[in-house]
Amino acid sequence: MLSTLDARTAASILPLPLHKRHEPLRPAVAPRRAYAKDEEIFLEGDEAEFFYKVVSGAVRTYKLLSDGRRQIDAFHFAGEIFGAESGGEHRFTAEAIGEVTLVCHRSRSIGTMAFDNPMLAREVLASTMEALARAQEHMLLLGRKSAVEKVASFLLGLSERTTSGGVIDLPMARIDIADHLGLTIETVSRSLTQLEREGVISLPAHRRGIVLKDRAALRRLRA
Amino acid sequence: MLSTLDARTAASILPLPLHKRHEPLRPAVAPRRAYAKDEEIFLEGDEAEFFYKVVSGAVRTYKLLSDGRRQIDAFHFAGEIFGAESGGEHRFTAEAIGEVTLVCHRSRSIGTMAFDNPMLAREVLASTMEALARAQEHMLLLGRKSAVEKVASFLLGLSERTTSGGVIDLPMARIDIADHLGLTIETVSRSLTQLEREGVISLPAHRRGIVLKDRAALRRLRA
DNA sequence: CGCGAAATTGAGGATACTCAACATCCGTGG
DNA sequence: CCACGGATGTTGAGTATCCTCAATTTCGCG
Repeated sequence: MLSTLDARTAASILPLPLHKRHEPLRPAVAPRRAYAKDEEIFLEGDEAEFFYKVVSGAVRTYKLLSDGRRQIDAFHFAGEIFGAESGGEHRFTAEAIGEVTLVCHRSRSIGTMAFDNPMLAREVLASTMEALARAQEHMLLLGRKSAVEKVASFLLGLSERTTSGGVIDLPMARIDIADHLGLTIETVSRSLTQLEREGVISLPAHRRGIVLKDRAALRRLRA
Repeated sequence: MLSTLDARTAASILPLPLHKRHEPLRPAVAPRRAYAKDEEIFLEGDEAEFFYKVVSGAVRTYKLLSDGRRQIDAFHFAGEIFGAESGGEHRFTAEAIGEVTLVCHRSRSIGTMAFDNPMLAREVLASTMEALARAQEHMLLLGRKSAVEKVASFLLGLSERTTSGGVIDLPMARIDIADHLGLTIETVSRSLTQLEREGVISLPAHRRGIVLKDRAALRRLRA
C-alpha cells in the first residue's frame, strides 16, 4: 500500500514517456528485516551495501563530531527511503528509534536500476530530491530560527507528515529532538513548557504525546 | 572541459551497463546566459522552467523567513549544477554573486531525460546526491559548531573546492558568509580576526583574499 | 511501592547578537 | 593626484539567548 503510493508519487513527479509505461516490473522480492529499539542499522563510513525503505516504526540518521556532539539530520517514517548513497559508503549513521521494520535494497543496483527497475529508480531519485528539499528547509531552521520557532516548526512538520489529527505521538526522546534542532534537551523542554503556558499545545502526563491546540498560533510562531 | 570531467564523475558513480555505453549523445546545444552582479536568476516559488550549470563565476541560493532573516544553503561554482527540482517550482532563490555565465537546461526534461540523455540524467542525479551530502554536512555545522569552527570549516571547504593552493579569493561578501554559516557579519569578522591572531590565516589588505597559513591547525579547529 | 531513566525546573554563565563607532576600500570627480 | 562619499569591514560595549550544571519531579516498570 505504502509502496504503491510512493511509486505513484514518484511517477507523477517524473512522468514516464508513454512507450516505457508498460514494461514488466520484476517482482519486488526485496528482503525485510526487523530492528530492535536503538539498534544500529548502519554506521557512518560503512560500505553502502543496501539502502532502505521504512515499513513501520521510525529511524534517525545522524552525524557526530569527534568530541561527541551529534546532529540528527532527519527522522524517517513509514514509506520513506534512506541510505541511498552516490559514493561507496554511508555518510551518516542510522539507528532504529523504536521497533522498526525495513525493506532492504542492494545499492550497487542504483546505477543499473534505471534500466532494470525504472520505477524504483524514479522512487530513489524522487526521495533524494525530497530529502534535499527537507534538508534545505532544515538549514533555514538551524541557521536562523530561535528555540521556540524551531520547536514550533518541528511539531508542525511532524503533524503534517504523520497526518495525526492534532495529536502527535512522539516516537523519539527529547535528546533526539534536541540533536535534530541544534538545541539542548533543557531548551527543548523549556520551549515546550512555554508553548503550553501560551495555550498553543498541551502536554499529557506521559511525555510522548503532544496535542496541538492552536495550529494557527503555531504557524505564526514558526516564523 | 569541466563538463567532461563531471560527466566522467557521474559515470563512475553510476556505472552504465555495457550495452548502453555507446549510445550516441545528442549534441549539447543548451543555451548560455550571462548574469550581472547580484542579478536574480530565479526566485523561490518561480516555476522551475530551467535548471542550471555554472560555467564561470559563483551563485548563491537562499531562503528567507517572512521577517527577512536569510539562510544561504549553498554557493555554486564552475561545473556545478543547481536549480533542479522534483516539483513544479523552485524552492529557493538564486542570485549571481559576481559576473556569472550559466548553461540552462529545460527542467521539464528531467523526467524523460533518463531516456533521451542518460548522461545528463546521471549528472543531475549525481549532483543532487552531492548537494544532499553537502547539506547534511552543513546541518552538522549549523546545528553543532561554534563560530570559529564554522568559519574554519568554511575556509577549508572553499579551498578544497576551488583548489587554490592555500590562497582563497572570496567571491562573496561577509554578509553572504554570515548568512551561510548562521552567524552575523560581526561574528564572522571577529572569528577571522581571531584566526589571524592565532597565525592560522592571514588577511591581506583588500578584504576578499585569505591566505591559509596553517591548514593542519584549521583542520583541528574545524572540529 | 520503589527504583532508574527521562523530563522538567532553576540559577548562573558563556557565546554570539545588537547597536554603535570607527576604519578601510574603491570608484568618482574635482 | 588627491579629496570625497558610500559601501564594506572591523572593533568595542552591553545584552539576550541559549548552554551548563545541579536539583527535583515524573514516568515506566518491576
